[in-house]
Amino acid sequence: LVDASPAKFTALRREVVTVPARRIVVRAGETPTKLYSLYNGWCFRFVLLPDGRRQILSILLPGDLLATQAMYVNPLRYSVQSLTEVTLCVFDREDLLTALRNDPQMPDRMSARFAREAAEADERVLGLGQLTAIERVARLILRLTNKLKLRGLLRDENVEFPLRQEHIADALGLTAVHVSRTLSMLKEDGAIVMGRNALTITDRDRLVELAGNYQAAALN
Amino acid sequence: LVDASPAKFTALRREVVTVPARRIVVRAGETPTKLYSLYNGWCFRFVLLPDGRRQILSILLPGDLLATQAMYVNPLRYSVQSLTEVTLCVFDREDLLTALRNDPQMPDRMSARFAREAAEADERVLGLGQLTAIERVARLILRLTNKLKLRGLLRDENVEFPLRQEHIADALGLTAVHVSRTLSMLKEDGAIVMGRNALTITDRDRLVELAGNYQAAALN
DNA sequence: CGCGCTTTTGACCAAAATCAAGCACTGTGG
DNA sequence: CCACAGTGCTTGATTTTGGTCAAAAGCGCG
Repeated sequence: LVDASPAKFTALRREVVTVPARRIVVRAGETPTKLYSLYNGWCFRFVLLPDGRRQILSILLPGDLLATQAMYVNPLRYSVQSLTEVTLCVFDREDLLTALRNDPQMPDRMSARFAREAAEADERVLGLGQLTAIERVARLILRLTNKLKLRGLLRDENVEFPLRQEHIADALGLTAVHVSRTLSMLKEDGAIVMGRNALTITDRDRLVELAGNYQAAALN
Repeated sequence: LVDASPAKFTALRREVVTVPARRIVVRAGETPTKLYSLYNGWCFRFVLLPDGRRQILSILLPGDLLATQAMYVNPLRYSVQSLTEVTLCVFDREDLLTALRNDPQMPDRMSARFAREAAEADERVLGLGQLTAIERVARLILRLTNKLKLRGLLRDENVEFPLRQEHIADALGLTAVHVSRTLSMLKEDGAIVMGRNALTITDRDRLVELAGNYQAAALN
């Protein structure tokens, strides 16, 4: 949204805020009057089951809207938490809805954004329903790096990577232990190298192969 | 869409067609110029992996649009197949887009529809990522019957149910064999009774309990 | 140095997949 | 009216993938 029409949105922007890592930015059950776009840093969107199980619905990267759903579905059905320190652009929900009604270009843009999000959700359903652990992990890495590349946030094959293995596990429907084993395989295969908060893809072709040769279409 | 503003859409409707069971209605990779809404019968939306694995992304019931994505994402990334004989209302993609631009109420409506679909996709991700086989099957049954009830297509607890166990399996990321065993448990528990093309919920509370007491919010 | 947090590793377990056989229903043709 | 073909369902034996539990090892940081 921000990148789609910077000028218009800058005009609507109310403020820019900074939030530390590991904070809940938006909480499920609320009916927020503010909307946020992620300007800098990483977040994730998740739901909790009553028994404590957590499903991460998506990883949010700079340029993403934090809670698109808040525009139309209330109360909000998921929470959003920061992974790193993040900077957010704050918008007023009513301002955005008004702009949506008055600007003839907005409906298409908004619908296109929703359609893209739905397509991404379909991708995730496919992954969780049909893919093995290695395929899921390999694809997650490919998806994230592809997206960063498209947004010009990736110089070489080396990324800042703030996800803990527990996040990967909760995003992919696996356990942290099994993610550890799976990542070890990717490392032994020479496909990736991981540092504390960094990831390097050393053999992209191999990674694509391990992802089942199913490259998610770019969509962006 | 159809039910949301019948009059407007009836005006846009180009024709009504009937398609037999087990036909592919829309094929992934195409860029359809027609859009369909499901007037009668059941369909499902799915993707195939190169190696033959199939993920059913959603089950479509009367009132659903067949391929919302076709409005904005091209080429289409999933296929749609009929489960029963279906009757479809046919719309011209350009007509709809024009209506969307000219009718001030349409953008909100369309965005709301997308948002709802995205929320449903999130539900599916949650289910595939965190739930056990019994929970998934129980929830699928609850979701479908709830939706039918909301649309006034369900008299008692007895539904026409055209899904084969293989469909359930491919929708839930299980195998048909395991779905068979899981359904047997539900039957032995006295929660449901299944006939050839019919399903009866005999103990809804028990079913909700088996679904992990996590009732998907209605969303409709 | 030592305290948290995260990752790794190992031994063991469980849920679901796989393989394979047999059964039941339905619809068709003799 | 019955044989039988096709499709889908059930069941059992076995294997696999990933989960669980628990301990130990790394690592960043005060």
